[in-house]
Amino acid sequence: MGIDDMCSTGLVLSLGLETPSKIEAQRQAKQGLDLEPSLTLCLSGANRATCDERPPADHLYCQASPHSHNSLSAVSSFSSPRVKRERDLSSEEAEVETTRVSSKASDEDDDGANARKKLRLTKEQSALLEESFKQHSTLNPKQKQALARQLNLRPRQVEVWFQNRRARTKLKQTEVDCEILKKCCETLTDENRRLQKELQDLKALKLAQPFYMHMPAATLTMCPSCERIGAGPSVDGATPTKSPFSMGAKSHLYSHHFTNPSAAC
DNA sequence: GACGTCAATAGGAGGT
DNA sequence: ACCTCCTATTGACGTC
Repeated sequence: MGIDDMCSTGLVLSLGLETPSKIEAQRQAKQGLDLEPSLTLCLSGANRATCDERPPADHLYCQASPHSHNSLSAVSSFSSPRVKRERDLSSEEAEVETTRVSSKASDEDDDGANARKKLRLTKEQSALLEESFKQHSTLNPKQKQALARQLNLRPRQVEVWFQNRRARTKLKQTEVDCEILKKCCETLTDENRRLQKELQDLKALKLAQPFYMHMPAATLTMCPSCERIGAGPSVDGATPTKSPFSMGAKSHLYSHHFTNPSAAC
């Protein structure tokens, strides 16, 4: 029984994981609320290990490392001509200077100013950013500036860190939701399989015993001890019909109705 | 060398 | 027009 079969039963898989609109998500984020991420069931990446909380084990580079400089030089060389980026750079120039360690500027720029080197945040910087993220998943400009000063980073770097952090959080939550949905799907599949089997049994029973199955359900009774079926009490109070047959299969569908043993017992 | 991580970029959407 | 945010992607770097 596959997914198609499930679909044909009209079953609907719903966990009630409402996806907030983008605007709503942003609003919630601004309010510092935990927001439900949009739920995208993508099995291809479902098993990707989550690394969100993993503390970087390789903080070998501090802000004063040569890589820091290279990252910054890359920013200027890779920046688009967009107004915003230019504004960012111009307004952050002072902080660029504070972050930049230019001792190796010349020798590494020689072979290509476009080379983008990777900046590694220090443990202290990461810890402070994490702490701040716990309080607010988004930052207003003042908070961003203050945090950047505190971390000796450019505001743009703080902003990027928060963006990436939100993305990782969302990815992690999506993976969790995916696992929940998979479990739910398995449960529903099992339930559907069981119900299909029960339906088949009932159909087989109907073919074998058309007499009983054609009678209104309310008129049938089955003795809970011997499982013999008999018609319910007649309207005129006559003795219920004794049955020569017995139910071949127990079904919980009937179990609620046979409270009275048949007269056959 | 494949792979994972993550800082950074690009581009689009929506709000003001 | 400009801003912030999201998403996809890139590229450097570390690890196995």
